[in-house]
This record gives sequence, structure tokens and C-alpha cells, in this order.
Amino acid sequence: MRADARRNRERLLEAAEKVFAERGTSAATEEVAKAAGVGVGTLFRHFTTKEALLEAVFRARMDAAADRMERLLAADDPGAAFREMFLGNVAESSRKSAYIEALAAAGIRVDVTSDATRPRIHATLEALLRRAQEAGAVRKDVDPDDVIALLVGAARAAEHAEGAGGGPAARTRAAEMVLDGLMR
Amino acid sequence: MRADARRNRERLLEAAEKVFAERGTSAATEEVAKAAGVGVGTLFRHFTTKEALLEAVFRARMDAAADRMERLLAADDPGAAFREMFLGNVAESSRKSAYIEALAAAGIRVDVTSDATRPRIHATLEALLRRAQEAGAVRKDVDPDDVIALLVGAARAAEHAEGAGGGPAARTRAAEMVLDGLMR
Amino acid sequence: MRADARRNRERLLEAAEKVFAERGTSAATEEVAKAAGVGVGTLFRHFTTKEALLEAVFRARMDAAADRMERLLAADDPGAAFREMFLGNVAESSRKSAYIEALAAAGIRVDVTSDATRPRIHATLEALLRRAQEAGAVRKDVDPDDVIALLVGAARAAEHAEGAGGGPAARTRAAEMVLDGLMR
Amino acid sequence: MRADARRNRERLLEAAEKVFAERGTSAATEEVAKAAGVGVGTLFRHFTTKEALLEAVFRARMDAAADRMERLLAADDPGAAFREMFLGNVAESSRKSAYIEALAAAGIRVDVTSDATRPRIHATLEALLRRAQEAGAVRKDVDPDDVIALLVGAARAAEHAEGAGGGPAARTRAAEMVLDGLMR
DNA sequence: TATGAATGAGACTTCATTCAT
DNA sequence: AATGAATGAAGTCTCATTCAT
Repeated sequence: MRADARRNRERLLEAAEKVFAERGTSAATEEVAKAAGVGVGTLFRHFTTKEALLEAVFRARMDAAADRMERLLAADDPGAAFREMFLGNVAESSRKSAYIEALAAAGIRVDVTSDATRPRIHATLEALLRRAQEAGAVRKDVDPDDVIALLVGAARAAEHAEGAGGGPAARTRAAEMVLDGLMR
Repeated sequence: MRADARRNRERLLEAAEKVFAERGTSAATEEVAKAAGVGVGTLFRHFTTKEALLEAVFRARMDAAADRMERLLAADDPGAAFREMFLGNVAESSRKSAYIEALAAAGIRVDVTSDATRPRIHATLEALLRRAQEAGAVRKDVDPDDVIALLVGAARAAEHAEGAGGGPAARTRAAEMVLDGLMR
Repeated sequence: MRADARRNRERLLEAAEKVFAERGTSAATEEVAKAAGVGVGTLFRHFTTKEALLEAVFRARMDAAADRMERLLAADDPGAAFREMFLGNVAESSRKSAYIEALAAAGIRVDVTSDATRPRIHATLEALLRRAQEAGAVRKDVDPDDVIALLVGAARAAEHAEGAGGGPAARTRAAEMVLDGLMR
Repeated sequence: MRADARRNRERLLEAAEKVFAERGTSAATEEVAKAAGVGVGTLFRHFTTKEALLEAVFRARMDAAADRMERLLAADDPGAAFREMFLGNVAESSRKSAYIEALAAAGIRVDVTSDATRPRIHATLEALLRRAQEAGAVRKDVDPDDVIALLVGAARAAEHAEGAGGGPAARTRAAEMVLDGLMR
């Protein structure tokens, strides 16, 4: 891929993230193209379909999450690392659920789609969880899938709390309460 | 209102709930009308706008939730009542969040809209919460708004867990874990 | 026809005249029914079609015009009578053209439709015109059809002048100027 | 604008003028698109709204009228120029009034809309009128607004006369009679 | 390769007309 | 005979996607 093509791809991804976050995933692709400073044609050359774009944005977020989480594997305190992982993901995931829902509505199962990131996240999460459990910081009866579900839920709770008038502080508060149920 | 008109309204509400749950809130109104066995015109006579329909469905769910919660006020054990309220709402609320999001995307603040149900729910929730706290079953540092945010989050977590392959059992499991953070 | 039925017909005609004048002939039939205080069903029992209603309103105006004109046949001064006829018709005809246009758009030729009023108007107009011409008050080279065309034109000019900001006085002014071309 | 885009815009304008003249301004936009040989989408890309299209057609006619009138400023005989201006406008304006009415019905005041053509027309008309008055060809007591109103009325009269069976000749005849009221 | 004009299916909504009550 | 709920064709407009420039 030529350098300028790669650059356009990057810009489109950023623009998409911004536009979909602000106006919802039903925003027009043309808006995304405009925000990226390119024509629609270019957008469709890079992402064959609106859903492909949505998926790419979602994956980019997942990759970033995976990176963040892997960095925490090096931490000394397993409990603190787990906590930071949880809160960090909630903080970053604000509108991520919207992508999943939009894709689900289009009949695309993100979970099922072949994806190199998924197993990577799963493995990292499992390691962080196991260590925290061995250190006695997290309940023994939860598995990685539980954590993912609660992560999704905490993100949603944070979103709601913030929207209902609690402001940014409410985001953290909701996530902390969910964490309280996991960590002992 | 004539008997047949009321009956159609009821049917439309049911059809809308079903169709929007199955195909997402972006399903065509015509689909809803067809599912209800009436013409589109009838749908629009009852609900002036697609958003009005979405809102009506949302309100119907809220009313049902309020009824369920009020019934629990009569329970003997405040802790069990609170627990039941929480789990019951999660069980019923599967796609409720979708309505809120669709309405929010349309610029309609359901929270702000004048609504007799909202204060009713709030008051009931507050009573259930206070009693459970006085009985020592629930943490003292949570307020009704926290409970609502966690309810929304737990519902989302349950939805995700179920979708990710956990089956119906996973729904309850996720909600229980959130509850564990609230109840002592 | 029963007395109440006739009464409804009358009310509908009045309501239609008012509603169509205020909101244009594209106003909904339901609006007319509401203004008349009856259901749409009643409206359609009396007038099989929206166009039939439009036509009835148009005819009612034509009948009124015919009455006014016939009364002028008894006047002493033929010139004054002609003048009064002309200005009177312009004054009353404000939105009449709208009916004709709406009917024309629907492919209905009002002129052609069998109508007892038309020949009556034509005859009266002819008489008024001939007398005024014989009295030397009106140009000899105009025929009844010319007068009708100029009447329609003067009404339109009056409408425009009024709408353009001239106020009610401008209505008369425009009509007078057209009359000046006819009367010597 | 790209060459093909400008060409389509032109085609749309022509098609709209034709379709609206033949079937009335309530003709479907889809008809206009078909007549222009383009898709509806293209029509709406060029004219955001049906009213915008109507307005554009109206303006195009006004521009053409302004051009015709300006050309007459160079004429030798002021009276003949005024006469030609009047008859020429009536000849060309057949359905123009329909646009104004459609726009008015939609709540759009064409007169008020910022428009470079309007003052241009007004100025030209004023010059033609003043010269004709100074040459003693036109009554001294009429102002440009009167002329415009009479122009609108004469056009309407011509339209009626033609429609009532007089044929094209009747158009001129009606306009001449109105002119007779203005010119001495 | 990038652009943005063109496309047309499909969405929401209105309204003349019919028909059960 | 009156009512007004139901109907569905038709209208306006949007938007993902294609294609000429």
C-alpha cells in the first residue's frame, strides 16, 4: 500500500471513531469521509462496506485495549494490575458497545469473526485474572468470560451514570462498585 | 377510544416490542405494522412518529417494571425484596437499553420527558433501597441513582453473557455478581 | 333529504370555503370535516370526492355571483351597474381562482361541466354589458368572454397587489385600472 | 461544478419547467427526474427540496424576464418599448403564477427572499415606465408596483381566455385590453 | 488512485377514500 | 344517517454504494 493510502486509511479510522461517537453509528458515511478530508469513493476503496468500517473501528479499539492490557502483565501487584485493567477498559470503552450493537443489527457476529486480537485479549485477561486470584485479590469463582461480561456491563453503567447527570466522576463510581463485587 | 382501536393499539405495541427486539430499533415501521396485522396508516394514527412508537414501547416496559417493583414493597424480608427487584429487572430488561439509545440518537431525552412513571419508579426504588440498607443487607453508601446505573449495567452484562454463548443461565450469573458488590 | 342532512351539507360547504381559503386547496378533507363539526364519513356521503367538494364550493360562489349580478339588472344607470358588477366580482372572488386551478390540475374542466349557473351568468353579463355599451359607457368592441377574462385577470391582479403589501386598498386600485381600459 | 453536473442541473430545470407546466406544481418530483433522464437522488442533490426546485425554476424565469426587459431599455420609442415589455411578459409568463402560489402555500415568500434579480427587474421596469410616462404614452398616476400587479393580472386573463377556447390569439387580446387602460 | 456526482431502493409519513361500529 | 378508525398508494427525502471523470 502506498504511503498516502495508508495515511488516508488512518485518517478515516480516526474520523469514523469521532463521528460515530458523536452522532451514533447511523451517521452517514459521507460525514465520515468529510471529517477525514477525503471523498466517499476513497472511503469505500479502503472499507468495502459501512459495516467493514464499523468493524475496523471496533478492532482498532480492541487492539488498543489488548496493548494496554499486555503492558499490565509486567506490573508487580497483581491486584492493582487487575483493578487498573478493569477501570482503564471502562474509561476507554464509552461507545464501544454501540459498534457491537450496530454490527449485531446487521447480522454480523463480531465475536465469531476470525480475529487475531480476540485470543490475544483472552489470553492476557486470563493471565491477569489468574494472578490476581492467586494473590487473593479477586474472587476465585469468576472466569475470563465473566470478567468480560462485567466489563461490558460496567462500561454501560458508567455511560448511563454520566448521561443521567452524574458527570465524568459518575463513570468511575459505577465501575468501582462493580469491581467491589469482584475483588475481595 | 373504540374497542377495536384500543385492541389495535395493544397489538401494535406488542408487535413493536417483538420486531424491535428481533431486528433492532432500526427495523422498518412497515414491518411492525405487518407483524400487528394492520396497515401502516393505522400505526401512524396511533403513534404519530416512529419515535413516538419507540417511546410508547419503552414506557410500557417502564410501567410493567414499576408494577413489579411496587408489589415487592409488601415483602417481609427487605434484603430478599431488593435482590428480587434487581434480578427481576435484569431478567426483563434485555432490550430496553436499545430503546433508550434509539431515542437518545433522535435527540429525545426520555429522562426529561414528563412521565408519571419515572417518579413512581424512583420513589419505589428508594423505599426498597432504604429498607434493605436499614436491614443491613445493602451497602449504606449507594443511592437510588447508583442502583439504576448498576441495573442498566447488569442488564447489559447479562445480554452480553447470553449472546457470547453462555445461554440463559449466564444472564443471571452476571447479574448476581453485580449484586454481590452491592449486598453484604 | 332530511333536514339535518341538508344542514350538514351547508355547514360542510361553509367550512370548506373557509379552510380552503385559509390553507389552500391542498388542505386535508379531514380538516374540513373537523371545521364543520362532522366526521369525514359524513363529508364523503355528501361529496363523493374531494374534487366534488371543491366543485360544489366553486358553484356556490358562482351562484352567489349570479345573484348579485341579476340584482344589478334593475339598476337605472347601465354604466354604474356594469362598474359595480365588475368591482363587486373582483372584491368577492379573491380565492376563486384557486378552485379553478385545483380542479384543472385534477383534469376537471369546470367550464365544460354541465351547469345551470353558467348560462345564467353569461346571459346576465351579456345584458349588463349590452346596456352599458348602448349607453356609451363601455367600449363597443368587447364581448362577454372578454369581460370574463378581464374579471379573472383583475381578480388576480388585486390578489397580487394586496399580497405584495398594498393592503386592501390596493385590491380596488388594480381593478379600477383594468376597468379604465374597458370604460370610456 | 463538474461539466456533467452542470448539464444535469440544466436538464432538471428544463424538465421541471415542462412537467410543472403540464401537470401542475403538484406533479411528483420523480416525474421531473424521469423527464430529465436522471434518478431522484440526482434531483435532490441539486435541489435539496421540492420547494427549492420550484424556486429555482421561478428564478430562472425571472432572470429571463429581466434580460428581455433590459434589452428594451435601448429602444428608441419609449411607448413602443413599454408596450412590448408588457406584451412580452404576458406571452412568456403563462404558468409563472403557479410557482408563486405553490411557494406561497409552502410558506415561502419569494418577494422577501434575497434575490439579485428582483431589484434589477424593479429598476428596469421603473426606467421603462418613467420614459414612457415622460413621452406621454402612459398614464402618469401609475407606479411600478401597479404595473407588476397588472402584468400578473393580464397574464392570468390571457391564460383564462386561452383556456376558455379563445386559442393563442385570445392571449394577446386580453393583454391588449389591459394595456389600453394604461396607455393613452 | 482520488473524487464526488449519480443511482435507486427503501424509509417515514400523509391523505383520499372505505367500511365496521 | 353519522362516525372515525383503517387502509395503502403515493409522495418526499436519505444514504450506501457505484462509476465516470
